Amino acid sequence: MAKRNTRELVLQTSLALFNELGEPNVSTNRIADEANISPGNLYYHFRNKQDIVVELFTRFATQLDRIIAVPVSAALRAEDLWFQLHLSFELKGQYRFLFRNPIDISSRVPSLRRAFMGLFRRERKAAEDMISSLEQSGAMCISSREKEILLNNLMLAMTYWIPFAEMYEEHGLQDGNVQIKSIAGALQMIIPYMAEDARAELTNLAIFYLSHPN
Amino acid sequence: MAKRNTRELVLQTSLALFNELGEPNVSTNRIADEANISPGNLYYHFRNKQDIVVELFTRFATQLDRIIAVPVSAALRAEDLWFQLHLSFELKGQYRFLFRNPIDISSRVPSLRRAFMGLFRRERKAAEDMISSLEQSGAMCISSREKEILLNNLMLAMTYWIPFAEMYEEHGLQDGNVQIKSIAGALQMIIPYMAEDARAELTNLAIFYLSHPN
DNA sequence: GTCTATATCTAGATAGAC
DNA sequence: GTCTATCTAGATATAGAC
Repeated sequence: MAKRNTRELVLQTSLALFNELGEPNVSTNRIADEANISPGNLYYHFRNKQDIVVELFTRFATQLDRIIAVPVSAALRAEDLWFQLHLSFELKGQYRFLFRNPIDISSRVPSLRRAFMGLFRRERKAAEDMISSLEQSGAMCISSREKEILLNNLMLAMTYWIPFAEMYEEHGLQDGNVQIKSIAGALQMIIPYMAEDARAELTNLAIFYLSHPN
Repeated sequence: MAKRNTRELVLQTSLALFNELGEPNVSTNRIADEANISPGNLYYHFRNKQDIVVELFTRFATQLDRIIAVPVSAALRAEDLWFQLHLSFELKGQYRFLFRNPIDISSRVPSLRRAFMGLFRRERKAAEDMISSLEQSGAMCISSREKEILLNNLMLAMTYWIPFAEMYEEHGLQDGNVQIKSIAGALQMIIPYMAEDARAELTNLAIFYLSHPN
C-alpha cells in the first residue's frame, strides 16, 4: 500500500478508536490491530503516539478556524448564528476525544497545551465579534460586565457540552438530537440580552429544530 | 502507627496528589512514597487503587448531599442562593480531581458511574426545587421549556467549571477569585428570569463578591 | 513499506519475613 | 502493621529481516 494510504488509515482508525474509547485507553498496538497492520508499520509512519494525536488536532483546528473565520456581516441574522454554531458543534463531535479532557491530553502531549489555548482564544474572539455585531445592529443590548461573564459561559458550554452529553445520553453523540439540545442551550444564554424580535426569531428557530430531530 | 491513622494518611495523600496531578497520573507507588510508607503497606489498607478513589468519592458525595439537602425555605433570598452555591463549589474544589473527567474516571472505576449519575440527579433535583420555590414566591418567572434548558446549562456549569477554570488560570483553583467568578457565571444564567428587585439583589451580590476577592 | 520479534519501562498487585 | 522483594501485564518503541 502506498505511504499516504497507510498513514491515512492509521489516522482514521485512531480517530474512531479515540472517540469511542478515549485516547488514554487506546494503545498503539490496538490501533495497528484494528487497522490490520503491524505495530512496527505504525511506527514507520509515526514517530510515536503523540504524533498521531497532534496530527488529528491540527486537522481539527484547521477546520474549526475556517468555520469561525467567517466574516461577521453587518446584518447578522438568527439563522446565521444557529448555522455557525451547528457547524462548529458538528465538527467537535467528529473530534470529540479532544474534548473529554483537554487538560489531561495537553499534559500528555505538551505541544498541545499552547495549541488548545490559542484555538480557544480565537474562538472566544469570534464570539465576541459576533456579539459586538449584534449590539451595533441593535439586535442586542448588554453591559460590558455581563458580556464578559456571558462569553465565559458560552465558552464553557461550547467546550464541555460533549462530555456533559456523553455522561447523560447512553448512546452518546450518535443521537443527533444531543447536538441540537446543546446548541439550544448555548443560544438560551444569549437570548435574554436580545431585542424583542431578534429574540423571538431565535426562540422559534430553537423550538423548530428541537421538535424536528434529524 | 494505628490502622486508622495510616489509612487516613493514604487517603489524604492520595487526594492531594490526585488533585495536583490528575488521578490517572498518580501511581500507588507514588502515593506510598509521598506518604512515607511502603507500597506493600498501602495494599494492606486498600485492596487496590480503585478502593482509594471510591472511598474519596463517597466522602465527597456524603458532604455534597448534606449541602444540597438544605430544605428550600418559602422565602428564598439571594444570599441563600449564593451561599449554597458557594458551599458546593468550595467542596468540589477540594475534590476537584473527580471533575477533570468524570467519564474517564467512571470507566476505570465501574461502580462510580452509577454513583456519579445518582449524585448529579440529586443535584439537578435540588436546583429544580430551588427554582420552583423562586417561582412560587414570585421572584422568578420562566416557561417550562426554558426551565428545562436552564437546568441543563446550570448542571453543565456546576459540573465543568473546574476543568474550565484550570485550563485558563495558571494557578488553577489556588486563586480564590476563580470560584467567585464561576459562581457569578452560574448565577448570570438564572438572573434574566428573575423579577426586578430579586434580580437587582443578586446582581449587586455578585458585583460585591467579584470586587472583594478573599 | 511492511513484517516479526523483542527490548524497555512502568504500573498494579502479591508473598512472605519481621 | 509494616517492610523488602518480586511477579505480571500491558504499553511504547526499536531492530533487523523481507
